[in-house]
Amino acid sequence: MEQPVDHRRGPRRRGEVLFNAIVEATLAELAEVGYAGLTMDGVAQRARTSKASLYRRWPTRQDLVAAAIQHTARTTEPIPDTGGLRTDLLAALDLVVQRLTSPVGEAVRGILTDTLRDPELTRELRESMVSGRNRLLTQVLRQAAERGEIRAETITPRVAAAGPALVLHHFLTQGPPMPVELRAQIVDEVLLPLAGLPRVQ
Amino acid sequence: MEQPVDHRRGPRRRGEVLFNAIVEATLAELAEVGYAGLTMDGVAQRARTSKASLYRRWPTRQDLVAAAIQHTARTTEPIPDTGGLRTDLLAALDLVVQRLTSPVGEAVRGILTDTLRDPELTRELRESMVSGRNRLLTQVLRQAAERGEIRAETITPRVAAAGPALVLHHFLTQGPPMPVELRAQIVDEVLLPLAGLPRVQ
Amino acid sequence: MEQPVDHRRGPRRRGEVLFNAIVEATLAELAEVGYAGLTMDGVAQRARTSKASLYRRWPTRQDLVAAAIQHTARTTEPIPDTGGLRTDLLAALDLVVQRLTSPVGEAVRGILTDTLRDPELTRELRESMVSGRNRLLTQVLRQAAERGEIRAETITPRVAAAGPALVLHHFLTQGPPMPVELRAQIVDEVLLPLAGLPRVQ
Amino acid sequence: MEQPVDHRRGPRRRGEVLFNAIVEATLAELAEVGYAGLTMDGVAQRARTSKASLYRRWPTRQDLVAAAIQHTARTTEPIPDTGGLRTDLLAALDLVVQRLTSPVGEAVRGILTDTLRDPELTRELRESMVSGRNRLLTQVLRQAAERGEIRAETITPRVAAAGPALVLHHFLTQGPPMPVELRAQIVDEVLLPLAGLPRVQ
DNA sequence: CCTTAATCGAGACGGTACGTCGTGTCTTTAT
DNA sequence: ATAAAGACACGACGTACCGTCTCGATTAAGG
Repeated sequence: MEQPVDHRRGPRRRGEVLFNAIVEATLAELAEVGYAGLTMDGVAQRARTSKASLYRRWPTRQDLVAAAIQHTARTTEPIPDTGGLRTDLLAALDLVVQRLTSPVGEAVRGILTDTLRDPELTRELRESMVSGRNRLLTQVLRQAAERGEIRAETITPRVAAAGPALVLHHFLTQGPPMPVELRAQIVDEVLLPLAGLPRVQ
Repeated sequence: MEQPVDHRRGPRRRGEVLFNAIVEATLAELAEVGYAGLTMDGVAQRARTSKASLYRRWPTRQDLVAAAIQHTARTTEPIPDTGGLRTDLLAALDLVVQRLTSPVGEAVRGILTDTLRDPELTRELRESMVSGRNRLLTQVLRQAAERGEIRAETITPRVAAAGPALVLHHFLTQGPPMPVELRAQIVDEVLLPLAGLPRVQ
Repeated sequence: MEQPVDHRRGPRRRGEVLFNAIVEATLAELAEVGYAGLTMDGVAQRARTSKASLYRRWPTRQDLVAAAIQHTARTTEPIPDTGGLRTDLLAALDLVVQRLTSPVGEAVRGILTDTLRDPELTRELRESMVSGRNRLLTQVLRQAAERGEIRAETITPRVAAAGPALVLHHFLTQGPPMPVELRAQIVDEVLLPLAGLPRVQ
Repeated sequence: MEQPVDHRRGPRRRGEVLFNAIVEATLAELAEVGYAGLTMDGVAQRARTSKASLYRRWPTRQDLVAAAIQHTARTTEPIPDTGGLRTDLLAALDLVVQRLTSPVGEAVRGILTDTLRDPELTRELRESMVSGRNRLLTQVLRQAAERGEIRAETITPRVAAAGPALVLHHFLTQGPPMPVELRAQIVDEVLLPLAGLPRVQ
């Protein structure tokens, strides 16, 4: 793809530059071979660095992938505000779907199981994965409450988590792609009723 | 655990006997080292058989684990029937939690990511994992409809899937153990409202 | 050099065949990159086998090289018998020089230092390196005694070792090649006088 | 051993002071882990300096060890002069043995093989290793010639080299320690006869 | 005395080899 | 024919060391 540059002599990448190069190589590997096929060797080779530089930053493969996930999580998506709760929810779920369909999604799905034995890492990842989605959904519901569409008491963490949880559940059990009508079903049969609105058929 | 019997000479197992021995060894390994730590070598050694005998039956590690999962799925749990929907739902979710906490749960969680790239295996596993739970929840809801507690129209596949999906979601993002009050929250804040019943505070 | 044959499937070498292939690859590597440049990876690659197959037989690099040395030591050279002690000694030293100049010599010189910390291996190697040469020299001297050239009492282990020791000493301190006149000097100035014969100028 | 002094800030060594610190650290490492276990990292760490400071002075590990050897070679031992050739020779060989038993000996034995591919370094080392010993033996023999014990014609470079060569040969093939009776055998069976004296039994 | 250049210390970097482990295939021997 | 055992070829693991580099700190020397 690129000409082989020997970074041993000459401009040697360090610090943040190298960090970013590795993270991007990780995402590229995830897209190409998936989470299960990801190897430290492969990432190092693609990033034109050494395994030592990887292990100096991340003790395990999971930590590396977690860093890649968090790296992409920085770019905060704008909260959907279409003027109606239903379309807002559809747009919000679409953001979740898009994220799960990207290389990051591959990583998210892959790491969910590997890390369960490491509570520390689990908690760390939850922050960048779950809470972001929860904030998204909660905000959408609050906008609807301010508009008078729903009552504020219906907004609970459990309700906010339901939408993304169902989307993730579909991805884990059925895999991509996610049919569009399914997204509508989740909104109409679950989320809107939970918000206290009459069901749409 | 058992006395070491050299199956090279003497009573050599084959057919179903050997099949079961391997499956049970797989479950034992899952309980001991988890899905990530499971190896074909380890299973073969624990089952006192050879890797060839494993690969003759299951081409991949995932197939082996899938077989172990399906093996335990045979024992059909009785549908909870306590006389009320709320307690039925709590009991049903408890069954799901129990399953996820067992060695099988370790396998289920582990295999979810590995298999996404193999649609064939994904579909196969879905049958033994998801549909079982869906049938459980759907049955509980039907009992309530027959009792007149809820209206039959509220029962949709999406609603039936919501409970187990939220439980699984918690396991994947928070890990065990599952607090009991969380189960109650799922029932009271999500499932009962979805069934058309007023929320319990 | 040769077409890459994937030995994973197809005729897979085992036992003695594989053993010999590895030993010969080791000698080839010694000839090409020397003892210091010898790597297990390199040998495995040249022999088209795996590192595991190497380590299964020889726990250390030294053991592998030792095996290569001993493998070539099997071919017993005939004892020189030219009819005169002086020419016999010259021929005997020539054999020593030839051995030290060959790939085996590279190995012998290289392993001498690495193994000193392992008394077990040291003793083992001594047998195939030193004793062979001692036997050679002792035999040559005995032939001379039988011919009446020298007295039998002059033959001691110390005297028999002197010749090869001086040759090795030159190799270690000066390196190859070994000038022919030097061999003559060793014979005329050291070995013959030690055997009780008048010095030749 | 010593209190950890951070030389980054505070009294920073350079020039000869640093040179000596590194050489001494090299000798200490040789004594502790041997030549094979010697690493540039280890020496730098022990000397509390950086690898760059090492490589600025010595391009290779061999050069570093060679410098350490030569550093200790400065202290010229007095030539033995006991009044008799035999005791002088025993004392001279004892000096050789002592040198080979010290950390320097470990270095000498180790470097003999590594450097054979670098003729330049080989020649350089020969000066500090071999010629010193040769001068020692030659001087002892000359003293005996002046005393009338032996004839001057028997003194040749080859004869002078024989003693140390046999001692080194034993160290390389048998390893330490060197039995005292062996030293006597070398003197009585080899060196004295070579000097033209009757053999001692 | 102050600047300036050289040197030092620490350690990151790209790379290679280490010795181990697991994979999936195969050969061998025994039932 | 199939079972048990394990050798085999391969590749990834995580570590150690190599020799090079960057960086800031600290000296010594000259103006």
